[in-house]
Amino acid sequence: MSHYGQEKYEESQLYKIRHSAAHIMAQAVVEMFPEAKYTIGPPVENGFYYDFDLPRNLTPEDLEKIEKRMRQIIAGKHDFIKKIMSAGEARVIFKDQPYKLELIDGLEKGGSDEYGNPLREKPEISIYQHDAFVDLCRGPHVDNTGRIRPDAIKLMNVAGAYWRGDEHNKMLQRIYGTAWESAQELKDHLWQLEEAKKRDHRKLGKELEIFIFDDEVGPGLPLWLPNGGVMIEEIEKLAKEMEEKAGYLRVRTPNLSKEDLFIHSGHLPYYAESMYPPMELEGVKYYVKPMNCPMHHKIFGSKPRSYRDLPIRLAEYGTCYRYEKSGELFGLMRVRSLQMNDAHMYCSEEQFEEEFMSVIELYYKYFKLFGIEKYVMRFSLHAKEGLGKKYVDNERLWLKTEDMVRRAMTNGNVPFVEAVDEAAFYGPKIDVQIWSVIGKEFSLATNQVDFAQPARFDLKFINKQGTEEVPLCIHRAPLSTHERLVGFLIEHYAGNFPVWLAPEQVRLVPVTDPQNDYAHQIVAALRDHGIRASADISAQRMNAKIRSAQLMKIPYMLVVGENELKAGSVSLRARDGSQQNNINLGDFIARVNDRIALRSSEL
RNA sequence: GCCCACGUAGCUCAGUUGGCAGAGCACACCCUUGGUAAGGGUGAGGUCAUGGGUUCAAAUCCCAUCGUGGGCUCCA
Repeated sequence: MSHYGQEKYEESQLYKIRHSAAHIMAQAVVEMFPEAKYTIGPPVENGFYYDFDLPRNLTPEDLEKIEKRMRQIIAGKHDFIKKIMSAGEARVIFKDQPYKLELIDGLEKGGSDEYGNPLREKPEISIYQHDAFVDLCRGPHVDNTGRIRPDAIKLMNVAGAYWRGDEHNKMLQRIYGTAWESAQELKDHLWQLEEAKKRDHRKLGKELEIFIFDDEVGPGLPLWLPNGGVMIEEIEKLAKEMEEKAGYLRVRTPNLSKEDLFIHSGHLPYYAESMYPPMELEGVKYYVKPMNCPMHHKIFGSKPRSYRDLPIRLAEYGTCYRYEKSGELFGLMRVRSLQMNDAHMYCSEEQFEEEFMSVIELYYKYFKLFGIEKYVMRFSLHAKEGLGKKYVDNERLWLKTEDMVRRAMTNGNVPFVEAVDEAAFYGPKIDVQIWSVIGKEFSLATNQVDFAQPARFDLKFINKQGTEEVPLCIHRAPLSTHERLVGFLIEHYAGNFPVWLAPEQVRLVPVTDPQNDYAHQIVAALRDHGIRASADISAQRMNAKIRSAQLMKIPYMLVVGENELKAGSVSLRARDGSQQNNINLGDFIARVNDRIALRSSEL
């Protein structure tokens, strides 16, 4: 949800409109399929959905009919009427609705609300009726269906969804809809979706020749084209600069190891399903590594460490492989081969807060560099029920490290939200959600406390008192993976990368063929100054050359014709369309190098 | 992994009730030497994702597999 501060979404008119639209949609669906079993239908960001168990699959034509019927129901101006009742009364009303009966059981026991979310207090059971449709519902709703603008709703798509979000349960059909207070808002929303599509990293990634996927190579295994290769080099350069300044040490580790390592680390039992299966040679099993940490732990443990050496920060752009389930793959955002901006920081408890905050500071530097203005730090905690299952079974250390993180964040004035039952198996973590300039949410950076693995690997250092102590470990990846970061940057910048990141920085455009040699000389001069440039000597007219450079979103075009050749100058056309004719090449080089050195977003 | 949709030239797509596989862009060659977002012509380019099936005949209908997408689940 992007509703922070101001009015709470749950109390807004928009929420009521969407919630009510969900009921109206359910009425239309139930009318169409009298044998339909309906389940739940809450408002969500930008709209609402409702899940149904239907006798057949819905088609796009069905959606049109349902939408049409919804408009009729809206026009009927039916009042929403609330009735509070006992579980027994509710059971009579919903006697043919097994999902509702299950929800009533939950409400009666007091364990969960009508959406299955855990509740502290036992809720009252209520129904809402409008027209001939009755739903088990807590509300709130608009007072009558006429409050919804018929031209401000739209059904979007049908998707599968498990009953109660549990993959062991039945797959239901979910209809997503969007609803707004006015037709203009709906229009704006649809426009924004169109804009987002134009920026989609899968589309732009292909057009700008950044990466491809190939069926024969395999799903989730991107091939980085030369342009993508440049971007990755630049990102690594950036990360290494930042990390060197911050005292990180670079290490390199192999892409596979014996099974023993991952048994030792504790990863195998938790993640065997999402690791590539082992290969066996001479009776020994080897796994391709899904993460770098165990290898880094080995490096830390390779010699005795003193408190004077701490903190030790081991960094590596390690390539990892994870067998993400087929349906989870998504462009560059979710892949099976990934290269992480990884590092493990080993420190004493006293050093923890400072180390932890240094990672947050790093985030802020990157946010500033990339112009990220909206972000939320999600502080993921363990859940007591998961101890010994999802989480390492040591409640004392969970509470202790969670408290350390909370204190560090609070002392550092870092705003955060807490998310229970979302921690890593070895400790609490901070995940950073960021929003691109067009308001699309991405989960990129992460830093995680690890109190479990150092002990498992028997890592220690000699403290001031001369006794052995187990260090804490912080896993951190401020730039996420190359895959995810590049995907984000493509959408964030819509392919209009800042000069330092642009795969090709300057395109020479000779006006006619006699200037081809001159263009090549300038390319050579630019390359001498570390600027990525090429000359377009194709048999096209100048206008077409400019067009193709614009389409590739190259920051600078240098037009050279007879005039420039005679004067020994260049004419600049920037990506934004601005022009400066007959400028000195040296001045241009100085300008470009300045932008690059500062990683400026200016042209 | 699950539900649904989709897969035609390098790219973007058309292809009627089953009847000889199409366009634009890109590419090659030729003409054009043009001053800030597409000059003109010619040509080459296809196992219609893959494998089966139905049919006189399949891009088209059916089944399976692979891949992609919208979601669900999951993300060390």
